[in-house]
Amino acid sequence: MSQKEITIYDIAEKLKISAATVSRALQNHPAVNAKTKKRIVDLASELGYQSNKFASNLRKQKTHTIGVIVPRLNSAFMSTVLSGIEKVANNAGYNLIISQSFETQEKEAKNAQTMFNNRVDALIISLAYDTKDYKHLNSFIKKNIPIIFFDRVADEIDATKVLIDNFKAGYQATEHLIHQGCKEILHITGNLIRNVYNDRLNGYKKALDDNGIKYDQKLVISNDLSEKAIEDCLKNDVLKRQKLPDGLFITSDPSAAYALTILKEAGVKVPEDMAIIGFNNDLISRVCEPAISTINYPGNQMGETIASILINHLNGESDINYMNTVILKTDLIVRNSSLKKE
Amino acid sequence: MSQKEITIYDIAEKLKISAATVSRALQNHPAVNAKTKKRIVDLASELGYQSNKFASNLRKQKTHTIGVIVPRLNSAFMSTVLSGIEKVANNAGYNLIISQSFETQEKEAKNAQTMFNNRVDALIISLAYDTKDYKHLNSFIKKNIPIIFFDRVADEIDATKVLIDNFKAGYQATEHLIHQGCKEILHITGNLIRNVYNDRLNGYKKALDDNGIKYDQKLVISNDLSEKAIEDCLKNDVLKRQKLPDGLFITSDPSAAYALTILKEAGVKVPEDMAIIGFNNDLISRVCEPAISTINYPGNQMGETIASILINHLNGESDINYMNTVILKTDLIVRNSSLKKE
DNA sequence: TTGTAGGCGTTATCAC
DNA sequence: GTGATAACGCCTACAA
Repeated sequence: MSQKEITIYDIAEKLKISAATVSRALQNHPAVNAKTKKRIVDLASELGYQSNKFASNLRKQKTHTIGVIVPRLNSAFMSTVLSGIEKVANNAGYNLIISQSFETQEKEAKNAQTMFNNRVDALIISLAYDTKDYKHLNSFIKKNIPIIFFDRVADEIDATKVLIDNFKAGYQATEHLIHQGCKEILHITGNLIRNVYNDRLNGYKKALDDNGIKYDQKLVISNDLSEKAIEDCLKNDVLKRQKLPDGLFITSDPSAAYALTILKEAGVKVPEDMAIIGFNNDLISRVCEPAISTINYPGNQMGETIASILINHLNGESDINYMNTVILKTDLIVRNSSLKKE
Repeated sequence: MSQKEITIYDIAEKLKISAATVSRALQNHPAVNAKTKKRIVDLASELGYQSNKFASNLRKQKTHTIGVIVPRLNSAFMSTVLSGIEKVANNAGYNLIISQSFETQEKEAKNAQTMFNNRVDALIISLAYDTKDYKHLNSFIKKNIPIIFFDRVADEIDATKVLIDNFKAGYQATEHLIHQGCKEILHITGNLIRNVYNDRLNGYKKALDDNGIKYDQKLVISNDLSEKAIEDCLKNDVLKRQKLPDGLFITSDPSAAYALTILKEAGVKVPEDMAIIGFNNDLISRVCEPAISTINYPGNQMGETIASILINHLNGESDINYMNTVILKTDLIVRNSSLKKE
């Protein structure tokens, strides 16, 4: 099958020196004669020598690998975050092992286990919809392997978290609709176990309250935000109601865009009949007609922030334990889907 | 810092047996007494034993890790493919190391090097825009490590490729516009070094030719398909031309959607003044107004196919060398952006 | 069924 | 500045 590997011993032998010296030369260890070093490096590249990370990791007890567990890979937001993480991590010489929980705790736990067995130097995680306890992270905590949560975080665990102020964002979005004259604002959101959705809901409630609008439970719909779920709740519920809500705050842009097409199909005028605001500021929200108002959520920057913090910590340049929570800035972006007034 | 690891030796010692037996028990080796095995497994989980993959990999010369290099993580298409790959690979017990080339050969080569040093069992790659030679893949080829190309493939290398029939798709898209009455079809596409764009262009040319339309080089624009590039070529070139093209075939849906908004802003009526067809069938093409016609390109299925082929090969259940090219099916999806006739 | 022993490729610690 | 040597944790002939 595969050819035999070239090792430092092969190089040592050909050069009649010891493997130790070869190893040192290849790592730029200062205590090695410049000439011997050159001979070693030259021969190594001539032979196509490739250091074996496993042996090295085994010996050094460090892997230069970071594990990442996300609910799903295929969302615009997630891939932007990952892109940011990868960029910074890669530049710092770290590898990324990425896996998906598919929104279940079971898979999340299994993946965490694998990451652990692979001795990742750190774990970056955004929780699945249905993760309720955190046993699967215990091995990391015990061994003092840093964990960073992002977006969907666990308040119960004392680890660094990178996220946005979901309460404030929810408040802003709702307040904006109210300022535009909405009195009955439908809120379609994800699983309320997760901080992101729960905090946004609380922001929504507070905004209503501050503006003298009574909270109505019927106006809050929680589902998995899939196209199917959106279609289902609109067609089989909302659109059949006697009185249509005059505003919609829906916590993801793809969902908002999809809802918009369904509403338009059903003859609902946006924003006149119903004003809409989404979440994330994906490209999709800009190209709809009308363009959808949203909350700008800087995924790329979030990814880069996560990776920077982590790598500074791993390199011993800062201690992650002093940085418990990083809140990134969000902005309200107003477009035509919510503009009832001038 | 970190606690000391629990190894098979710790377990062996406590149980007064040999590490070899522990090792065997933990791998479900048949030749081990059921009772001893139970004692071992129980103690292992009690102690929170975690096998050290490095030692194991080093010993077994197999990593159960697959390297993936993609141009960029943050596109709907790419994340769908990755999601498919991850799903299948993970279920088969393989890890994924993922990195981005950011469309440069330099970074691609560097990442390939890292993957190699990490002794990935296989490499999955979609080429960067500007990759012109394949030296950086030589070490894989020499060592007989399987490489699978997808989407943006290298014809020059004898490796398995998973892709669509870009020529046919380009032909179909163009033909459709012609059937709708377009006579001057603008084609905005990516770097023509890459098969995906070059093949689509050839399909475009052939469709023109078959329908008696003369190929006009001014109607083909090749850039990096970024928002900036799209905006630039439309505003500073196309929209300033004396005669506007009456059709647009643009090889990605996000670009198509973005182009649509720019054209609408400029007062161009779609499809009346200009019919548009995109590529990929991302959600974004459905939510625009008018909805954008496109070529359905099954990313998820592509990812799953890639991973299945690879894993069957790695498990020795089939030989990848007999499967040189896999072509996935695409479909023309007609929506309002290109419907000039009923 | 279990134990012994050697080695996977690298690096760190001593000596010299 | 260089070399010997002993780990790192696991796996697998081979022997018992």
